[in-house]
Amino acid sequence: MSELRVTLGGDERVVAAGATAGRVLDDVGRGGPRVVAARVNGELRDLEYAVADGDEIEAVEIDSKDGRDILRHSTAHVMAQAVQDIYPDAKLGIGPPVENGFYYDFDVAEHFTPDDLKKIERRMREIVKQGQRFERRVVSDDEARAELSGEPYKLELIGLKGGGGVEDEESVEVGGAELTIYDNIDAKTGDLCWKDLCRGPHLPTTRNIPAFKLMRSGGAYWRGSEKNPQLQRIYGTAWESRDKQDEYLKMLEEAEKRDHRKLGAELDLFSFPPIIGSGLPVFHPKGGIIRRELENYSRVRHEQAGYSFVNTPHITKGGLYETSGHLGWYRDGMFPPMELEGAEYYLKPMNCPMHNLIFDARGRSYKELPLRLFEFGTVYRYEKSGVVHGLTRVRGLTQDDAHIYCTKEQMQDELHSLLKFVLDLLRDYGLDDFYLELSTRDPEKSVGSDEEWEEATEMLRVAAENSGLALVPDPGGAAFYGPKISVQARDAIGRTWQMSTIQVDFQLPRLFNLEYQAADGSRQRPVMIHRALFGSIERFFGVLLEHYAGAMPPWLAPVQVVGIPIADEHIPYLESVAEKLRALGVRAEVDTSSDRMQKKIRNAQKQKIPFMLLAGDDDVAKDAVSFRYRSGEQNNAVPIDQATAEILKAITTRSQV
RNA sequence: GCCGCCUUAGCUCAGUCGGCCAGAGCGACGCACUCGUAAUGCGUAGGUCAAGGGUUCGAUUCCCUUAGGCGGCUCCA
Repeated sequence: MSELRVTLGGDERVVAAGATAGRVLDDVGRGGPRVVAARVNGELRDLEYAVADGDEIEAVEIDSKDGRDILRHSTAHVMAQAVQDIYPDAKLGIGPPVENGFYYDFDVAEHFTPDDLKKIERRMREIVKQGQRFERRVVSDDEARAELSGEPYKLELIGLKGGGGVEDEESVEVGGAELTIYDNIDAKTGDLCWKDLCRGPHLPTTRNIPAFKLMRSGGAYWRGSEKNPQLQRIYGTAWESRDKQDEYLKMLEEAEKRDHRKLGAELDLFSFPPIIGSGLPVFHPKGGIIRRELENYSRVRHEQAGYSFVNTPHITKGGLYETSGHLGWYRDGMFPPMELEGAEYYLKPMNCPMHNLIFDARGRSYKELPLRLFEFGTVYRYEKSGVVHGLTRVRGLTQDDAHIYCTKEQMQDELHSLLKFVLDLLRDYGLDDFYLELSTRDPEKSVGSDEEWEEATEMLRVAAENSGLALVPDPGGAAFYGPKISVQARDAIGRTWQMSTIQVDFQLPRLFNLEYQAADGSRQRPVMIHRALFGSIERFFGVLLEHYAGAMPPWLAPVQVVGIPIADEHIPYLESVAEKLRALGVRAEVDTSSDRMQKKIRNAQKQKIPFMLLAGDDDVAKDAVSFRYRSGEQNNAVPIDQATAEILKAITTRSQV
């Protein structure tokens, strides 16, 4: 006897065979989660897909990753239909789901304005209300070409089918084994309202879209290449419920509030004077304190971990980067050279070649390895004008850069302890939610032999797996000289940032002809590991600011304690308290302005100062202070000794996890 | 770099469909107030309306160029 097995929400049930997945799932899932598609024998299908006895059917629920993709992709179709209703001349690009939403590209004469988006959104709501059915239809190449003859971009995609070179985003249209077209059918009249080349699957009807919103528009190159014409892209978001969407929109609002560019100005930390130039920040005194604390702690930890500190110049003759190969690969990313005494001098875009010269300054023994050279190295990169962004993408930056020279035998251990060191240190700065990415070779942009790459990649993989963290592959993402692991951290509101990178390099030691003398007297080539924890201090600074929404942990806060007198007569008392705290290394100030006490509290809150110490007659009489924390909590009349101990403890505690 | 949008006081923003002295709030400064947990009151200063060029009797307003910013794309050693 044959049977049909259906899984839904982890439960497996055996049911009588039905004609379509849709009907079977409807029986199983009645009253339960909303099922939007089926996975039949592991393959995503529309609900209508016919199933056979013996098939395994897994319900795809709307709040799953696949479910949301289907919802969003369906919403993208609705948007494209709306756009073509309003702009009949618009040609379709592609319209895949993306994280948190979807987009669709259009070739249109005019650019979309915010008002246009509103118009399109209104039309979309009509289509949703209409409840058009998504109907799948298999077509031959020729049929597809005939039906989509007015869509040049779709025709190009049809031509790519089977020929390879189809990108991820494009595969939602032509990634299946056969070409399919989805028709949107008016449920009442049966009229064809719209159609699109698409792999599917889709929601049963447009009415199954619970919540969506168009977000913004912008230019985007066709098929992601700057050599191609630009299309107009519209981004939208779509969710399985109104609540989920509101939650997402609220997160975006929160992200905007904690934008480091905004906080940098509000908290007087740094600025970008236009007269200096794009992407070149200056740090103000308060930003300088945070930066110094970040660096100081890093320095101490690196010293403990056996790093040697070096310093190298900011400019160099071009020969250095010819030797390293960087001039060949990245000339466009470097500031143009200046001519001096018949030589071309470049601003330093990276530190590694200079560190190699330090390694090579004298004969090296195997006894010195691993040799770990560390530098807060300031480098200059000529980032394209359109990519400069706050502190996270600048043209002048300081890397916490180190290069580790070791033997091949030492490398695995070194990678293992290095990764642990990196993660421990990131945790001390308050980040604790990580995963790793393993970037592997791009054959067109790399040097070195297959064996070397494989060996290096394998060692990184082992080190990554030993960490116990999730490992995500990033094929082709490596630098030209070797594979890398990058540590991705999730911040307080769930966004991920690329933090540290660890790269293995067999190439530069060869290009610089680096050698050490082994125990047997032979000359051997060391392996090189590049690693930066902060990446750039500027970027790390920005990420931490956003992570903490400006409320830096006490050890990093520019002002740790502010004294707030109830009345002016209490200023001398608080000054003496602050003086004692300063003597103990606390960054303490007293607000002696003519503002009222309430206003001083407001100001201190806005500056996100961790500890406000209030003092009035009661406190003075008891030789005490009253705490107000930036959370708003209070603790009144705390004896001075106790208050001091509490503050000292807080400012010496790193965010240990 | 490409597409689009933006730039008015230290900050956030009004305003001028091309026309007499360009406004507000916050901030800064001054004076008064001396106050118990997120904005005391009054007053003063502060702007070649991003820069340069053009159109015009007249430009902060319209056009062009440049710089800087924002949102995308591409890029990120």
